[in-house]
Amino acid sequence: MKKNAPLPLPTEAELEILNVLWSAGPSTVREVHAALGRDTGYTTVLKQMQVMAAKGLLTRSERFRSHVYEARLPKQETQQRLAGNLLNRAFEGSASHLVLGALSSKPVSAKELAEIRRILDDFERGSK
Amino acid sequence: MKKNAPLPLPTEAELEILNVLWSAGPSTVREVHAALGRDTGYTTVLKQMQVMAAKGLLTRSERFRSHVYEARLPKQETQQRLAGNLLNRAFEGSASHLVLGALSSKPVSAKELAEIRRILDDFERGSK
DNA sequence: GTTGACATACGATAATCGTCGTACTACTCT
DNA sequence: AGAGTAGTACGACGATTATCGTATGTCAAC
Repeated sequence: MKKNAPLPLPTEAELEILNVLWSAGPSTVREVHAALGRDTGYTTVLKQMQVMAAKGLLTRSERFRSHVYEARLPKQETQQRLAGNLLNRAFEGSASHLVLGALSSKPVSAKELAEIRRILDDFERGSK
Repeated sequence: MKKNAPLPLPTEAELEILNVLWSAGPSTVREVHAALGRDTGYTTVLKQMQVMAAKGLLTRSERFRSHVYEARLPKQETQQRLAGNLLNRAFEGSASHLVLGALSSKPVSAKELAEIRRILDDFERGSK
């Protein structure tokens, strides 16, 4: 069952589930279903999480009478993969273009801008 | 036929086609098919471009015996929409996290970092 | 031990995506 | 006129996504 395929990137709906798990930690389907405001049925979320576990996006463990799911990759790593993917697909690998796109897409606070500068400092120092 | 739905974001394969059109300008299917190194059939690309035209991603005009397609939205605007989408879906709207993800996803040259600083300067000046 | 309540498992569906094969149309050359 | 040649149109298929309905299992308590 487990093709040794590279972990796929999460889809839209899968990402919502991951966000819940990253913020709440290991959870049952019921908990995730409740946390998503989404008005989709319980079994829908169950099925999605089963599929995600099959894909390797989630790990599953028994507890009590139910299963507890957990994100397989940490949030940051997944974000990195998603950003890198978009970078290649839509920005020809140019980080500066991506940054321009992101900043143009909506107003960004001065605090955010300062934070970005701090990140740049870190990278310049680190890459030296 | 033309639901007044908001323009959808391009999929992976659609983005490849858009990239060709952005760089080469209005083109025929044959030209796009040639420009994509991809070893998919001619009719595959044709069909994709027909679908994209139906979605509103491309515009089409007759010329000679064939059709000439053109990207409906400029590259920058599409990039902005894609970046904004990822920002919301995966980074809770935090531009700085997206930047961190992008920079971590692969090595970035000093020139790129400087370029990003320049962009930040522009935004700070502009938003003041 | 039968009845809920709650959990998972198992299909089934409709939509979308990427991919073609095949059919049709029209111009061009002999 | 007939045969290529180059183009589009149409419909199909397999895979994946998002969504459920229904079946099945199990514990808990009357």
